[in-house]
Amino acid sequence: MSLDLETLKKELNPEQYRAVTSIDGAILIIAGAGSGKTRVITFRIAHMLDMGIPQSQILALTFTNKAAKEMEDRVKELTGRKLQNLTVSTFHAFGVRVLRQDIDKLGYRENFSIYDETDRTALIKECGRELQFSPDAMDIYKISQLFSNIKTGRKNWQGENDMYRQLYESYQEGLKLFNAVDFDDLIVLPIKLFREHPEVLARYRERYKYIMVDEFQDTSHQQYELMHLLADQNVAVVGDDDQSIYSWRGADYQNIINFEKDFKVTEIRLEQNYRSTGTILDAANGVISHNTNRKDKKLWSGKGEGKPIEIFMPQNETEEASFIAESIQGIAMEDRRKYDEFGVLIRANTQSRFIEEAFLENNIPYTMSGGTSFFERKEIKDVISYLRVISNHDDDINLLRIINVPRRGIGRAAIQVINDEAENLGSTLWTAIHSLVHAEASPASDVLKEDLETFETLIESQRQKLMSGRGLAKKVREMLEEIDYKSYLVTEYSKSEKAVRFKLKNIELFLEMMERWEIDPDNSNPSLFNYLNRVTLMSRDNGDDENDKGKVNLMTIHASKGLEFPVVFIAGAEEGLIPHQRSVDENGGDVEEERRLFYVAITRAREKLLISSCMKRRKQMSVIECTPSRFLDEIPANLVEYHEPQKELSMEKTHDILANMLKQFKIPDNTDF
DNA sequence: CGTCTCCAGGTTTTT
DNA sequence: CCTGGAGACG
Repeated sequence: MSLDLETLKKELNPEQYRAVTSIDGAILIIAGAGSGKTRVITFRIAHMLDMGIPQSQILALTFTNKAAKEMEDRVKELTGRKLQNLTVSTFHAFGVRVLRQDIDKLGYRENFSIYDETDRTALIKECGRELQFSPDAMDIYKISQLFSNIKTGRKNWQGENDMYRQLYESYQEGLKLFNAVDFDDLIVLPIKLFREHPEVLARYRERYKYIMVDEFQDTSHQQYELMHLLADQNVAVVGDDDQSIYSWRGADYQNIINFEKDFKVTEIRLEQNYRSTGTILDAANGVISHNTNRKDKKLWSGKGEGKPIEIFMPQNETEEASFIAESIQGIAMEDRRKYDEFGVLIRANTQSRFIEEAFLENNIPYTMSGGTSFFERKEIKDVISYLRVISNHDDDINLLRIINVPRRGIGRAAIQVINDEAENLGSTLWTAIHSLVHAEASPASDVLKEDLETFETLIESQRQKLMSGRGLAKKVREMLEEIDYKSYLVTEYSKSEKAVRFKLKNIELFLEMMERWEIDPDNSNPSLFNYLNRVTLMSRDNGDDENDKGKVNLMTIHASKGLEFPVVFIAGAEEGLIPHQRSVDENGGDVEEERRLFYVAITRAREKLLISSCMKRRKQMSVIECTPSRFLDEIPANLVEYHEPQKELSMEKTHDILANMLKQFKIPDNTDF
C-alpha cells in the first residue's frame, strides 16, 4: 500500500493521523483500550520508512515477544518489505543484543548464560546452603523478589532485609563466576555499560535516531532510564495508565509524568474505541471510574449497543469449567463462530486445570498460553540445561541439573567432592571436575574419576559438534540418543506410560520448533548461543504459531493484554481471586491495580462478554464459600443480565449471597431458568 | 554410596 | 500434579 498523506487521512481518524505523522520530537500517545494503538504504531513506522528514514535508525521496544513479533509482522505486511535492519524487540532482548556486543567490558565472557526464574532460585538455594541459612528461614520466592528490588534500586538494605545482604552478595558472586546474568541484569547491565563506557552509548545514540516504546505504562524505572539514555529527541511512547498491571514487577506508570518532565512532550489522545460494543465499553468505564489515581479519559464507541453482559454463578470450579465449555459449543453453533474467536481469561494459572479438563472432555481444541511454560517443563529444561553447559561450561547451576541425568553414578556425595574441590580452587564445578579427573593427587576415588571423565568427554564431544556448522536440531536429536534420554524417562516415570509419551512428544515438539527456527530465512545466525538466548527470553510465551488457529484461547488476564476476542469469558470473578487476596494483603487494601486488571479483561471483548463467579471453590485441601468480586458491583446494573445458580445445592449462605446480588443487579423479569 | 519409594506440601500476575 | 525430602534397600 502506498502511504501518502491522502491515504493516511482516509485510513485514520484525526488523532491517529496526528500520531502517525508526528515523527520529530517527543510524543506521548495516550491510547485507550481498543483505540487502534497497534494500527497507529505500525502505520507510524511504515510512514517513517516512506519518508525515507533508514530502517536501521528505528528502534521499537515492547514488553512481550508476542507484541514484538506482531508489530514486526504487521509493518512488513503493510510495507511489503523485508526490513531486516529494523529493530523491533522487547526491552530484555534488546539488552541481550547490547550485552552480546560488549559484555566483556563488564568483566564477563561472551558466551554468558541467561538465568530464568528456575535457575535463579536454584542459585539462591545453593548460596543459602553454603552460608548455612536454615531452609525454613528462607522463603525463596520473597528473597528472589527482594533481590530483584535491590538490584533495580527499588529497595535498600535496611531493617530485616539486611540479614539477606550476605546471601545477595554470594548470589551476585555466583552469577559472575558462572558467567551468568539474570533477567534484571539484562536491563541493569546495559545501563551500567552505557554509563561506564560513553563511547559504546554514543554508538547506539548515533544509530537509533527514532525510538518508540509500546505499553509505556509498564516500563520500570530501569527501562525508562535505558530509554532515556538512548533517546536523543525523537521518541514516541504509547501507553494507557488504566492498563498498567505490572507494578509488582517494577512497572511504574508515573514514568508518564517523568517523561513529561524530561522531554518537551506533545500529547496525543486516542479515545475512540473501535473494538467493543457500547455495552462492554460502558461496563469497563463504570469499573475503571472507581480508580482515583488516573488520567481522566472518555472512551467512546461508534459501534452499536450490543448484547448485555451475562453473569453466571456456577456451584463450583468444576461446574464453571463445564459451563464454559458447553457455552462455547453453544455459541459457536448458534452464532457460527470459530473456536479461535473465544478468549477465556483467568486470574491465576491454577484456574486453568479444570477448564482444560472440561475442554478435553468436550473435544474443544484450545491453547493455553502462560502457565507452566513449555520451556519450563522438566524434560525441556533438561535438554536446554545440556545445551547451556555445552555452550558455557562454567554454568554451575545447569551443570548440577544434568550431571546425573540420566543417572550416571554421580550422586550427592560425589557432588560434595566436586564442590569441595571447586572451593579449594576457587573455581567453577567444571574446572573442579577437570582437575579431579586429571590431577595427580586427586581426592576422587577411581570409580568417581571414571564417571566424571565419561561426563567430561561427553560434554566436550558434544561441544565440538554443536558449536559449529549447521543442523542444530539434528545434532541435538543425536545427542539425546547418545545419552539415551528416552530410557531415562521410561525408568523415571515407570508408573505412567502416559507421562512418558507426553514428555517424549514435548521433546519432539521442541526439536521441531528448533528446526523451524533454524531454517527460517530471516534467521541470519542460527548458532547455539543465539538459540539459547532466545529460548530463555521466550520462556513464558508459547511458541505461538499457526498452531493456534481454530483453537479457543485460554490465558491469564495478564497474558491477554493487547489481544482481543469476539467472545470473552472471565472465569472466577470472586473476591480473593480478583482482587487477589495476596494483592489486597500486600497493598494494604489498595485494589486499584486489580481493578485495572479487571478493566483489561473486560476490554478484551468485542461483542460478547460472559462472567462467572463460583459459589464455592476448592482452595488447597478445603472447599470455601465465595463472594462475588466487588468489581461486579461496579458494572452499571442496566448492562447486565444475571443468571441464577442452576442448581440449589446449598443452604442459607447461598441465599444470602443471592439476595445481595439481587439487590445489586435488579434482575430483569424475563430471566427464565 | 547411589537409587528407589513414598509422602507431604504447595500455586498471582512474567521478562 | 510435581517437586523435594526422608528413609529403606542393594
